[in-house]
Parts: sequence; C-alpha cells; structure tokens
Amino acid sequence: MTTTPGTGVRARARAALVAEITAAARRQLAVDGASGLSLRAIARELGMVSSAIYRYFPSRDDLLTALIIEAYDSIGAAAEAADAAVADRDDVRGRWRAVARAVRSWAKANPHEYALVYGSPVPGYRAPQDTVGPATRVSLTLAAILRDARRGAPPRDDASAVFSAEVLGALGEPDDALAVRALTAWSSLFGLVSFELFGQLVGAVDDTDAFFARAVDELAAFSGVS
Amino acid sequence: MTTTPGTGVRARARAALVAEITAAARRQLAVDGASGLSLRAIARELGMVSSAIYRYFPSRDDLLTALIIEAYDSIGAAAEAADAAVADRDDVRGRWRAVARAVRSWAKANPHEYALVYGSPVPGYRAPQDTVGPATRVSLTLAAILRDARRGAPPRDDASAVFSAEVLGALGEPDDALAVRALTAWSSLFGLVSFELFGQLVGAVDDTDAFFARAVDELAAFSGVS
DNA sequence: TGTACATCAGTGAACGCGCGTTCACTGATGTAC
DNA sequence: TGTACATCAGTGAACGCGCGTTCACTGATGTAC
Repeated sequence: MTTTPGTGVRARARAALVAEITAAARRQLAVDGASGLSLRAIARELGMVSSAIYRYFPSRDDLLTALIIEAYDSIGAAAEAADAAVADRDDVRGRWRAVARAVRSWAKANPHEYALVYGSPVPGYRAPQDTVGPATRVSLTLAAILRDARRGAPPRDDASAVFSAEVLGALGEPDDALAVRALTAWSSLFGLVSFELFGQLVGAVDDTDAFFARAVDELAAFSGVS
Repeated sequence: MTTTPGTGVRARARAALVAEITAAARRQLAVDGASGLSLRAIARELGMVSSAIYRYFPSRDDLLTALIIEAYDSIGAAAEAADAAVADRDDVRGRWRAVARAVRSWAKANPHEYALVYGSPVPGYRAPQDTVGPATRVSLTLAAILRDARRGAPPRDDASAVFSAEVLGALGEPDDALAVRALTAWSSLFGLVSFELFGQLVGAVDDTDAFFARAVDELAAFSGVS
C-alpha cells in the first residue's frame, strides 16, 4: 500500500508552513495594507531566509491571490452563517438584516482584508480565475434571500439584456426593475460599509451603528424584502 | 509701489512648476496608483534632480495631499456643473440623474483619482484638515437637490441623534427616515460606481450603462426625488 | 541708476533603507528495488 | 531489512533595482539704500 499523496509527514509539514506563511502575511496586511506586503518581512517573522518562501509560493502575487481567496471565503462564510442562523426561513427581512450586519462586522474586524477585496484594485495585480468562486458567496447569499422574498411571484416574461444569466437565475428570474433593485441593494450595502470604513461618513453621521441599522431596513423595503 | 507678493516673475515661475509637478504626479497616479507615486520619477520626468522637488513640496505626503484636494475639487466641480446645467430647477429628478451621471463619468475618466479619494485609504497617510472642504462638494450638491425635492414639506419635530447638524441643515431639517434615505442614496451612488470600477459587477451585469441608469432612477424614487 | 546683500532654484553626491527574485549549494527525508 | 537514488527544504550570497530625504554648494534673480 503506497502512502496517499498529501498525507505523508512531508506534505503535512508543508501544509503547516503554507498556513504559517499566510498567517504572517495576514498579520502584515493588517498593519501595512496590501502594498506593504513583503516576502522578506514574512520570512524574517518566521525566522527563515527570504528565498525559502519560494518553496511555498512562486511569487508575491501568488501569495496575494491566496490572501484574496481567504478573505472572500471568510466574509462569505460569515454571511452564510448569519443567514443560516435565522431559524424562521420565511423571515426574509430578518435574514437580510442578519447578513448585512455580518458583512459590516466582518469588515470592521478585518478592515485591510475588506479593502483588499472591495477597495481599490492593487496596482499591477491581475486577479486570476480562482478568486471568482469565493467572490460570489456573499452575493449568492443575498440573492437567495431576495429570491425567497418573492417566492410564488409570477416569472417574468421579458428577457433582460442587462444582467447575466447567472444573476437572473440566482434571483429567480425576476423582472428587470426588481433585478435592478436587488443589485442596487447589494452594491448599496457595500457602499455603506465602504463609506463608513474609509472615513467618508466622518462629520456627517454621529451614530454609525444606528445609521447602518436604519439604512439596512430602508434598503430592505427598497429591494422588495417585505 | 512695491510688487505685490505672488505676482513677481519668481512667484509666477514657482506656480508654474508646482503645476507641472502635480501634473506629472497625476500622470503617474493614472499609471501606477497612489502607492506607486514617486518623487524621483516625477523629477526624472521633469528633467530635474530629485532633491529639487523639495523646493516645492516638503514631502511626498504633501504632494499626495495636493492630489487629493485636486481630485475632490475636480469631481466636485463636475457634479456642480452637471447640476447647474439643468435649466428647470424644479426638475429634481433630472438634476439627480445629471449629477449621478457626472460622478460616474468622472470616475471612469479618472479611475485612479477616484480610487485615491473613494477607495481604500492610502496606508500610512493621514488626511489633513485641508481636504475636508473639497471633499464635501459632491455631497452638498446632492443634498441641495434632495432639499429642493421636499421644499414646502413641514420641518421635522423630532431631534435626531444620528446625524450631524451640518447634514440636517444641508438637507433642510428632514425627519430621520428621510435623512437616512438621503445618505443611503448618496453612499449607494458611490457604491454603484465603486462596484463597477473595481470590477465587482464583472460576470453579473452585462450592460453597465443601462444598469447604472436604471439604478439611479430607482434610487431617485427611494430617496424621495419624485 | 548703481551697488551690496539677501533670497531662492537647482545641483550632485551621499545616507540608509527596502524590495523581489535567482542560483548553486548542503543536508535531510522519503522511495524503489 | 538494507542500500542507492531521487526528491525536497532551507541556506547564503548576490543581482539589480528603487525609494525618500538631507546637505553643502553654485549661480542667478530679486530687494533696499
């Protein structure tokens, strides 16, 4: 019986070190932001020589990709968990609130990771295909809520040229106006979080908690979540 | 008669060079983003030695501040001009549409400047007080439109603890729900622009022009702009 | 109007730092017979 | 079970680059009497 690849002691040590490197990278991201991410500094923190990192990541961009995927998965999991925790599945408004709160909490707890994925693109970095799946977890969660909110509604009869088939499917083939409101609510949620996190609300909103809660409720009504 | 300070030939040459430096900085910003802004590269482009820049800007951060103020003023002026160009001042919906379009057009024409002021904060940079005034030009324009939209409506009677006095004044002392919708519409507008610019809509929205126009109309209704 | 002095712009060299990536190498750990 | 070989992790030095900022300096331009 040959040892299955991926379970040997070497593979185990390897996986552990990959985890240690990304953890150190995450810590560095939290301090200096994406542009301050340095392979040499990570190597220093782990007590290895800088070239040793190349045994685990072929380049700085690949490490960045790993961090981006991690961030998307992390906020996606937070959103999914918040939705799943609402016992009454017909309480679509409660589910929308819960997910919105979870997104904001995650963003405030991980501001640099939020900025990494929802802020300005990192200059010179081109996101590979691997990031697409994790990136859609939050939006699919929101789409499911909006779809449940209009369960039983008649299917739309006009074909839309505005949205991709994926989006229309996820929303349950709504009419165009409803799809627009759904996507607008989605991007509005992140607009609110970004404004708060990036400092645009300073001097305008005194009680950001209260504002966010009220704004989320207004957006719920707007997007058709009763 | 002594020469007024600021009009001598030296002062003129100085102002011209400050303009040349910021122009070169803007070009560099457009290519490499804020973190790639380099005093040495600017000096190279202008054919001077790197230390000469210090005659005009005491540090890299001060140059960055100048760019930020310029960007805020530029998008603010675009928004104000778009609003002013609507002849019928009672056409609040048309004014809202015009400003929204102007914001999006400016952002698409100056993506890195947009990212500089509305994207992730530049790590290690702390915005000085000088940026506050220019930063509010767009939001004051939007506030004026929303205020005009409810002209004649009764003043609110409940004091709000959520918003600053400036915001309530700019909106014409609305009730809380209306103020929430106004600020939500404001941040939603930038949420839409950021999502489009930063690539979050790729794969979801096929016709971004159509989507944006429709979303803006939905937000108009949402925020009380008839 | 002419001269003495102060101000300012720009130079060139240097300091001290950091970075990503490559490469030839030493040992240690696994694999095949 | 034991040995020969291949694989892999980590080292240390180096390449070649860029950066912000300081400093003593040379000339040119303005200012005051």
